[in-house]
Amino acid sequence: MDFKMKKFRDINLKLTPQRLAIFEYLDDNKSHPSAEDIYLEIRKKYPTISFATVYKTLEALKKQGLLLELTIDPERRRYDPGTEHHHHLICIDCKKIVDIHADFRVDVPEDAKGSFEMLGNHIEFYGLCPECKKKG
Amino acid sequence: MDFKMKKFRDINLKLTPQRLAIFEYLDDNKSHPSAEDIYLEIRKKYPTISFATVYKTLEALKKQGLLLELTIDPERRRYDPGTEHHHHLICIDCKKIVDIHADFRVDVPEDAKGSFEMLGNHIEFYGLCPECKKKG
DNA sequence: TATTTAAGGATAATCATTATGGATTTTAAA
DNA sequence: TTTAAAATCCATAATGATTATCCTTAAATA
Repeated sequence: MDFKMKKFRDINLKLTPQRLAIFEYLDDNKSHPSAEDIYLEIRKKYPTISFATVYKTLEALKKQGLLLELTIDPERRRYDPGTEHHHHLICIDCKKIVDIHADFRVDVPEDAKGSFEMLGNHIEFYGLCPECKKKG
Repeated sequence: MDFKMKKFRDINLKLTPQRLAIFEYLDDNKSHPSAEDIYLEIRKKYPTISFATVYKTLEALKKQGLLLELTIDPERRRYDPGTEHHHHLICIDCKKIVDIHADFRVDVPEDAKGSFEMLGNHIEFYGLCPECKKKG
């Protein structure tokens, strides 16, 4: 976290208590929270924080490449502080998201990609988590 | 298309001109249109059609498995009448989406998936399309 | 500590999507 | 055909997530 604080300063972002709280909450967070999840959590400590602050902080983190915005839950955006390349498994029922750290060979055949310049990939796995499977 | 019309009847959906127009537009459509794209197109022929009708028709098609709802463009939902399993390549600039029909082995290691019941997967490739690459 | 400059917070605006409800059209049956 | 029942249409309002605005306040730095 110290490491990240430094990065903040380096990039001309002011360090405020609200940002630090968001930062701490996200650090090592594997729950892929939505903006609302973050807002509700931080509000416990800073009851006057507004959604605007949350969104603006997320935007800043994204710009620095410290945060990934996931487009996997159709209902809302999810945020992932994970930094190395990985994939996701989502429960189609409760929408829980789990990281998948594994290396897959997924090279698009030349004829399929045309003259696209390929930059990256992301695999979404769909399934039922143990809890939801139990419920039926 | 006849084939799909039959399906419509089979499933107790009334055939209306608006629905037929949406249907025709989607048939063999590889452009992954948004609801607005569809609305704007159909409006040329049926100037009074409303967004509600578009969304309800899309919903009906989804329920029958004739249409896939893509959560790949963070700004809006895209629709894909493609029926067999395939993946997508999206231009990070213009958001164009291209189908990738290829078979990838992407089996999640046992330890990574826990006791999830795996149901499917979808690979998103990111890149720059030829047009956007040219523009820089 | 003073000055500059960005951030915070309240709130309004926007945009995609969903819900509502009365008028209209389709379907199916007489 | 004619008609009754049911589903659809469309206009519009409601919702919910995200973004923009604007004024006040706080952080950085000399």
